[in-house]
Amino acid sequence: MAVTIRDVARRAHVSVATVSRALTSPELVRPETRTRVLAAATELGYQPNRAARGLITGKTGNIGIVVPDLDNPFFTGVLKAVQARAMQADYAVFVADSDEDPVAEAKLVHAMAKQVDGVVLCAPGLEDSQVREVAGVTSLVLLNRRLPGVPAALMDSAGGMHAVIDHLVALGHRRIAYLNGPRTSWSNQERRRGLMTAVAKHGVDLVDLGPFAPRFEGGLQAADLALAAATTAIVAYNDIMALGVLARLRDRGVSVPGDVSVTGFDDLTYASLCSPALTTVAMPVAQAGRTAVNLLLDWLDSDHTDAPQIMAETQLIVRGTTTPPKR
Amino acid sequence: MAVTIRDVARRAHVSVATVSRALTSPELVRPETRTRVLAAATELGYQPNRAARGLITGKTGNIGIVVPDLDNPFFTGVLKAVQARAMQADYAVFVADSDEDPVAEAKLVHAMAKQVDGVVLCAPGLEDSQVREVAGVTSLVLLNRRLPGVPAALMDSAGGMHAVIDHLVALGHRRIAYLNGPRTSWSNQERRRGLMTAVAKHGVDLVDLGPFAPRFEGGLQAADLALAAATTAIVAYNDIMALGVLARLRDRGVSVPGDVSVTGFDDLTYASLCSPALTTVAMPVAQAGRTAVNLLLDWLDSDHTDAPQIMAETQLIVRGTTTPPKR
DNA sequence: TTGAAAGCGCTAACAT
DNA sequence: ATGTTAGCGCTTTCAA
Repeated sequence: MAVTIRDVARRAHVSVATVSRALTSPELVRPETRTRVLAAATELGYQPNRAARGLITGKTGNIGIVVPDLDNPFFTGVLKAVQARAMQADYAVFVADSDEDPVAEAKLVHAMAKQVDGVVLCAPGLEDSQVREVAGVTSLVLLNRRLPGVPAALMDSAGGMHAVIDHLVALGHRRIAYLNGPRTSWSNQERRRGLMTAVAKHGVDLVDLGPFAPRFEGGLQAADLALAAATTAIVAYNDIMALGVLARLRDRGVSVPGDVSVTGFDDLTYASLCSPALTTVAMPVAQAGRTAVNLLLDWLDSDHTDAPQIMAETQLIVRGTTTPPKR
Repeated sequence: MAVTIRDVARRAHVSVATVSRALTSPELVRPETRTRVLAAATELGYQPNRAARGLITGKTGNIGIVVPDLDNPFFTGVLKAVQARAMQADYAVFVADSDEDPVAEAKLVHAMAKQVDGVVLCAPGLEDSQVREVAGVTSLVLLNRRLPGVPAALMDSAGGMHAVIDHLVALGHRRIAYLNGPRTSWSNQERRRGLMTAVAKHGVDLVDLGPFAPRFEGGLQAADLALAAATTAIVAYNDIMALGVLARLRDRGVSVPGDVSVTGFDDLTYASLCSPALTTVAMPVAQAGRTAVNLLLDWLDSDHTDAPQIMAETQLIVRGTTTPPKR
């Protein structure tokens, strides 16, 4: 077995209680004693057993994160930031992948509950009521989902989509197609909301297509429909769909941005690597991830009266797939 | 506080020991009693406290995984499989990101050690001796790294690279450039090993360039050098570099695959989405991830006499960037 | 400022 | 087949 607090106590010629105090409440022990204890601890390579500590303090020093898909760079971006911020705060992180299954999401949170102080639930597909239920079993912070009473780290996709339309309109586009992602997803609803506001403001024509699968194939399928609608610009739900659109357009001999402008959403790595490079909206995944952890940590020692929802700004990245329409 | 084993015991009119047995060793308790206990447990929504259990059994029911970069789809692919397989076996998983820092790798494993039954260490940058040291603190399984005495899940990159050369030679290429990744990385060494074997076998000319940064920019830089060397094919260390090569070649008006063939390695999503689609080698990340967990679980109840190293096969994916050379 | 002792939730002897 | 009891490693009263 590993080295325990008792080994340290023996070596430092003090009681286990003193060792414990030296480690967790330094002010309660004489500096001299403290140094002796610390020395003994490092000499033995002592690492407190967090499970044992948690048993008594009721805090585990762990947080959990549940994501819909670990193959999606959007969520791993969040994960990376969550893990980094958590480590900084001396928390370890559990991950779980729900595989886009709402039922699994709830199950996973339940399973984690006993081992963590709280969990970050990313873009859940759960109904509001189920999210509430889950928020009852452990401290919850939502990412990209809004629910009164539950803290949330949000990204302003509506604003990003608004910027996309502003951009296209400024270029002179007057008839624009939007390729919807999954109707029920919060992301699509938000993006659509920003779109609608902007479209109404500018008084331009919107051709609302879909929903399509938020994948390359969805883009392939959508491209032909958008073309048939004779719009000068195509706004895709996300980058992957946009890449599908680009591919199909190329196959049909339609030039981008010559004949039609195309935009994506997310700013995945390869949006900048394809040619022409894709005009898109960058999501502040890292910032949102950090914020989520901060919210969780704050929530843990708050009286739970107000649940903040913090919005991180998106950013329009103008690249090569948008120009003024031909006239 | 949550519901404990005592609450269940009281409700089922038995002792805590019986509850414990009913849950963990059903055969030791009368079926009738067992049902009563189980009923009480579900009614109360009882979930055993794993930390408390671990304190006495010495097993945590957790495993850890340490990766160099959570933004790299290669590692998140592994992670996804690891988490899926672990969950299946009723293990929860801790993740940590070392940010490509060998020192951090070692630290992270140490930090996790107390909370896990073992850890999967992915493609560590650590020296052999340091990996050994780390293997002493907890049960370790290596991914894409070979070290006698330590179980490992490997991917046959050497074989994959060999297949690349076979393919190019079959097309008629006789003078090939290899763009090295980081010299010290196990991956580059393995890929290079396969390359050398194949090159020697076929007796073709190899122009060995680099090392380059395994990024898009590295590819941009490498492209000009490869062109100057007048080879008919360019074999990149990985897909991202290959995409950089493609971009630079296009800028210089060099046609792919017309003027020169290009191959990547890894089969990232966008390798199939760019145009022409990239000929590359698919890494069996999911399989290796599952294998790593299996090895770890086996290792935990083995006598540690033999440490298996299991190799998963890579696969050459022929797409649009390779054709016979111009003559 | 320090030590002795109780106990967190659970399992594993040891009894019965 | 079931109950009693002693810890697992740690923190936290309570006393000294």
